[in-house]
Amino acid sequence: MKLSTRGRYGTRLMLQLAANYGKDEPLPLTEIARREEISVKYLEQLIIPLKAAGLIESRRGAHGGYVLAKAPDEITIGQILQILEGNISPVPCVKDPSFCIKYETCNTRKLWETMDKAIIQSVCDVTLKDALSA
Amino acid sequence: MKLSTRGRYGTRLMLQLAANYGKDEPLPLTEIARREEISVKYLEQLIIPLKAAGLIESRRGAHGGYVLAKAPDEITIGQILQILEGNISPVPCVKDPSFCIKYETCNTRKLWETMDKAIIQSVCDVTLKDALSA
DNA sequence: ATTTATCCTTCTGGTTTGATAGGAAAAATG
DNA sequence: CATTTTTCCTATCAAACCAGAAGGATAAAT
Repeated sequence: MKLSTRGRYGTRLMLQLAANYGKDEPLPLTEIARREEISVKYLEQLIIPLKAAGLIESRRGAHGGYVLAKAPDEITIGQILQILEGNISPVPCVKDPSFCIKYETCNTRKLWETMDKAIIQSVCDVTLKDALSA
Repeated sequence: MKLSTRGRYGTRLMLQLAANYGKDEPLPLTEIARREEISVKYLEQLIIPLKAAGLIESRRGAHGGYVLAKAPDEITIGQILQILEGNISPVPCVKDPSFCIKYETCNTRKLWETMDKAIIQSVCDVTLKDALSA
């Protein structure tokens, strides 16, 4: 039941971009890597899906870097985790009934659905802006 | 962010024992394995820590099996998961500050603590009795 | 004695995780 | 135009974890 480094580092990355939001200069990965003590090479991998999902925009070349594509209060931690971790449901069957042949009769499914909702709510209720000011 | 089969199968196992609670005969693993379509050999492994934690009692030999050591309303899903999955916190630092050198300054820790509380509450509020009648 | 169970330890193939490596393409600067 | 800075893209790899099988020892009932 652990979040991987993808979700954790990715959230830190996004918080750095949120803190830089509204400034003229985009924030390069070298700077984020320095502040967060994570290798540039690894951050490069994490930022690809975030950009593909439209949360981030990039500018190449010298003085390039990344900026948020939306305001910090329009991006939730849940979105970030979904992109980097995939489905964060504690059990696959909650989102994919075909995962388990006992789907109909399983006496634990309601349990996992309750758990799933609690998790989703705890991360989708929080935006980058909320997290910054906390 | 997935529960492993240990937690999922273990919960199903415990629900079978809960359904059998109060009856004269203990429930053997062969029967649980048949009902849940899980191998006896794997269930044997899962039941060891549950017994060690005092949630289950056993009777060896023919007509042996397992019974809950407490009433179904005295055992929570959270306890079961804790025993079988270990610490279910989404990130290690929530329970172990020494995990991360940036513990003090990390801007995401409060986030994970909120998430952790939501998860714990969602499983510790539910007893085996609750789950049975749901 | 035989059968039905729990109990105990070990092993292993497969997948996922957490990176590192090497270089190509693009934009700014001098 | 050459250099530097930066994003972009693909591949590779060791270590850890997961899911389960295997093989047998011990105990109790019949």
